[in-house]
Amino acid sequence: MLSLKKYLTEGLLQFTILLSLIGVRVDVDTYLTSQLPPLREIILGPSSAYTQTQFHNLRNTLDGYGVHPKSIDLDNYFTARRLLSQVRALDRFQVPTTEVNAWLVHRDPEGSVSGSQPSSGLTLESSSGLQDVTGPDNGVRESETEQGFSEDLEDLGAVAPPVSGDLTKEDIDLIDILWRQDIDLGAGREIFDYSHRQKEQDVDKDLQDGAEQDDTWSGEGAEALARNLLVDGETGESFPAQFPADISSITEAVPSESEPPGLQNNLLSPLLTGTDSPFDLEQQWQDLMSIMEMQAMEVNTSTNEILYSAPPGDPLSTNYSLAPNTPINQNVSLHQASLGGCSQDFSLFSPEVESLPVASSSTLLPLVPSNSTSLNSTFGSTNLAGLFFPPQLNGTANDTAGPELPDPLGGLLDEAMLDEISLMDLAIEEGFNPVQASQLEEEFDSDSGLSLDSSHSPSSLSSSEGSSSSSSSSSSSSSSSSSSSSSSSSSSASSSFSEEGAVGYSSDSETLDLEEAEGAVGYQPEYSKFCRMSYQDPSQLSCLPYLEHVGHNHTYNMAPSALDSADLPPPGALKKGSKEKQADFLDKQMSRDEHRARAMKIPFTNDKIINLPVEEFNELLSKYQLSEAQLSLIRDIRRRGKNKMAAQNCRKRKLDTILNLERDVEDLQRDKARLLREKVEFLRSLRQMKQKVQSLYQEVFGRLRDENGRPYSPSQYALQYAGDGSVLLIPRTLADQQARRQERKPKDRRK
DNA sequence: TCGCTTTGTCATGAT
DNA sequence: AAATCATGACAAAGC
Repeated sequence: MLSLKKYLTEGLLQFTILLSLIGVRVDVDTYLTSQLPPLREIILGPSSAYTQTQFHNLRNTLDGYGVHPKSIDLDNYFTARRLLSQVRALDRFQVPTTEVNAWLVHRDPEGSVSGSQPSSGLTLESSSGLQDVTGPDNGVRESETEQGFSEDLEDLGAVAPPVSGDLTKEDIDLIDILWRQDIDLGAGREIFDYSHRQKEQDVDKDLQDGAEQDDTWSGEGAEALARNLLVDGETGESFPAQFPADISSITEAVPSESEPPGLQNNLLSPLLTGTDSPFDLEQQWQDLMSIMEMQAMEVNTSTNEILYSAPPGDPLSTNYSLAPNTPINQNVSLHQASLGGCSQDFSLFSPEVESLPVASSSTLLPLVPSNSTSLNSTFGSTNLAGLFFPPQLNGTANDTAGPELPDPLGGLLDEAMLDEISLMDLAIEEGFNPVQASQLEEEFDSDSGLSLDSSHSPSSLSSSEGSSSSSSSSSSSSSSSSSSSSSSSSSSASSSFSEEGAVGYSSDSETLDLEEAEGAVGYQPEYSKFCRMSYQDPSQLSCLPYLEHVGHNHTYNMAPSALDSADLPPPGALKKGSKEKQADFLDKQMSRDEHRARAMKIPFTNDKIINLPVEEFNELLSKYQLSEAQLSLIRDIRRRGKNKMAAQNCRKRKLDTILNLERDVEDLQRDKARLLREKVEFLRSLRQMKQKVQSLYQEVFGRLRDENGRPYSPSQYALQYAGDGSVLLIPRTLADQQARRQERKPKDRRK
């Protein structure tokens, strides 16, 4: 796999790119087995839904989909895998081997289009034109000569009305500015995105190569070359349009291909372009808007009229009569197509039917129900005619146009889009940036140990113990790191500690011994401030970890020695009067209880009083002959000391709780953003599939011939998916009826 | 001086 | 039951 990938990426890929540069499109994916990931993904990485997990580094992974070594996000990883599998599953119904894409053939030889297509003879068959066509989004607009055609292409993507080929650079810039403004206003329209598409074109071409190749119709692809597609700029619906391209060569090769363009439209989604980045909110928004517009316009009669309106010559009418002499297309297994009144039971691609003519046409094999299950699950028994051949088509054929057929996909998308709109709006309102979300994601993935790291506790413990500046025993080793934060904390921190050795809460025996020897009592209430100061600093949460474990060791107190070293003047400067000053400082530093203890001449430190276990504490008391007042004070000191620590712990817990809640909120926001991205991706995939189904429908329908070898009129017949995966050719009237039924069902359900 | 934050303390209830 | 812990409330201190 690795070798193959390497080969692909370094060999075929380069070759493909090279060919693309000279205008020749090669469908490399076609030569790859389905087991291999789409070339597009190999080259450009997985779809945007997965890129967030940093799968770009595919070469480092076994199968091309691995986990980024530096940001292992299993959740996203598996999510990405799941999504990938889902998307691929959805793709299965698509015809992997065939797709009629011959747009390049139609290109005006003059076409300066990106310098490609040196000659119309590209004939490199179907593959040649695929990419360009497939990428309506791609900005094929560059060439003026091609403009007429490029419009069509772009319209395919429901992108936007074609931009005038006469646009000057200023115009383009202006359009771009206006477009951006619209984007800012929430009116994402690709309409104005001229320059943008130009930029993306190259990339999109490559992407589409990979994406479309699965869909290309092998061999037969040339048929589509003769077709000219127009897509409504807003709806994204493709529609046939006559164009003057010279398709003689194609028609010769495939006589039946001279059919009207209307039947076989290349409906590749503009979204197929793999350039879409999950973080490209703008692009997503554009896609969203395009989908919305497409959905909205699918019901738009006027659009359909335009789409299917035919010139006086009525291509449609001629479409089905153009090839009277053309032999029945053997590729289409419509042996029963002559059944004008065929019921639903009639299945074009039912298993039994498949065994017959279908076998002869490899191009139709992909439609075999084996893959149709997924399609059925999505479309159900859908009247494809309603989907792809709006009633207006009938009008063009001078037939009475029936009521508009509901678009199951449209309905599906409608709901999804509504949700999406709301979600996107919400996301936008909240100013939530997917990029930021991903960043947060990384951050939180890495700082999960916020309150778990207790490694600091020991050091802080020792540091807090060394409260006495003069005492060389315990405080000398106080961490220097704490000095930086503590030195600047408070004025009180600058106070020096006298030899009396006021100590903070500590159970350290060493310190206790020292204190006992010196008769020093009390603790440093100010210590906690230092820790808190840094603790409050979001960027310095290092203090937090051991705060969790404050428990009985009170390590949150910063090392007083650190303060000493930072604030105390050089030893030599304190020679005279230093002791007095230190004594003053000490008095100030001592807590009330310490003062009381000293006043009462308590023979041991407050630290011991507070921190010793009950048994030891009682034992200690028993060693001394203490008065009631002393005992009472000692008990109060112990009580207050413990309560003090408890209060500190309580406050820390509160703060931790708040922080955790804050993190949870951010996590939820991150998940929300991720889900939004996924949804956008699914919608995008859905639109792609819809368009592909549409193209397939048109392809199949266009090949159908009755017993006389004549094509069926789309105004009279329609293809319909049956529940079992088969495809039926039924009269339009019947299809309309069924469409109405289906239209009612969802409504009933909602009720 | 006022407002805010931090900290210590008390009271109370829970463990 | 005593000791300890947790926490709300209050006030003092500091900024």
